[in-house]
Amino acid sequence: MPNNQFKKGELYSFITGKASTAIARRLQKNFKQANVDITIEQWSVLYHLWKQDGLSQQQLCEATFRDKPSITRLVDNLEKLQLVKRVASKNDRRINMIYLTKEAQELQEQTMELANQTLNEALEGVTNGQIEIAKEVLQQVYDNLAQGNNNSSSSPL
Amino acid sequence: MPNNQFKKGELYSFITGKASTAIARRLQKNFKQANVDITIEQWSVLYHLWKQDGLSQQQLCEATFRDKPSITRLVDNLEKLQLVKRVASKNDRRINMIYLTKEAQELQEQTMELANQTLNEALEGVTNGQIEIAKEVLQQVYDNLAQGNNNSSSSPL
DNA sequence: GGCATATAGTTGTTTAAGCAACTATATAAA
DNA sequence: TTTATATAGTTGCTTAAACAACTATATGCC
Repeated sequence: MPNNQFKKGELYSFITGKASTAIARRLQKNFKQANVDITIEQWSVLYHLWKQDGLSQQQLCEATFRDKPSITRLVDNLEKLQLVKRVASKNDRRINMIYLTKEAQELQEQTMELANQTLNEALEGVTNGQIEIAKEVLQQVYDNLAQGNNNSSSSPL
Repeated sequence: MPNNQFKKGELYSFITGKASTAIARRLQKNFKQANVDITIEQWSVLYHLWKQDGLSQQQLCEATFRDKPSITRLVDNLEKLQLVKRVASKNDRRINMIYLTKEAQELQEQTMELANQTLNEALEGVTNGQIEIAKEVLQQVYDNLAQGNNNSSSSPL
């Protein structure tokens, strides 16, 4: 038990996530200024498809730490915007493979640039060493809590 | 410019806020198990009223980093649950002062205990030194981005 | 083959975020 | 006092999160 004596009230920001909210808002604002008309949540799905196109909705759930209904509706909205298309898997007809459209592929460079710019604004005055430690802490928190957290109504445990 | 050469892609979690999402989900789960039937967002409003009762909605906006419509609706829902009441200010009739009810006062001890327990689960294996640095980073990020971010449609800058 | 169970995805409902537009009150300027 | 402006809060609308309940397909076992 290395740390059950920290000042608990001060850690409130870990729960409210003010910093990540602020980053998300700023990124949304930067998208808007650049006339990129997608939400941060939609962008986060595209982000994983840019890394690897043709993921199933289930894989997108795991990648984006969202549950299945959330991904269903994000994919619904991305389809309406003609940024992705669902393709039923030949091998397993339960599975929808999600593919980027040409329009979505063209968004990658611009929006990644905006994301990097946003992170630079956010991390102004923070050293690389501090960033490394913050990342480790956030990863540890995530690992500590990420058991059976995804996928509403599926995992029985 | 101390840090424009970090590995940008890896910082994705700063935007998505996986860790704070995970903490919020776990706290909600812990509330549910203890039969505490409020949302984390409602709790975050009560949290500030426990520190100081009788805040205006505007003060709650600033304290919780939410915009005015969000606080209007959270207070609406807290009023429906009979946890707070709106009292018009005598000096300035534009202002609603928000006061805790007896029921809400009785929730403080139990839910703060659940919040501390949740933070202990989340921070298992993280040292106090690491926590301090992570807090500094998150605070700096917040400070870097928190200009005119609150209060939709009011602040012109 | 037939049945139980697991997996992939969808739909319904409630709560909340974010933004624009709005009302009402207060303050400052003329 | 009238007018302009700022502040406090509300309402409408769209998007999304969380959870439960559901459908459809696949897999394993008999």
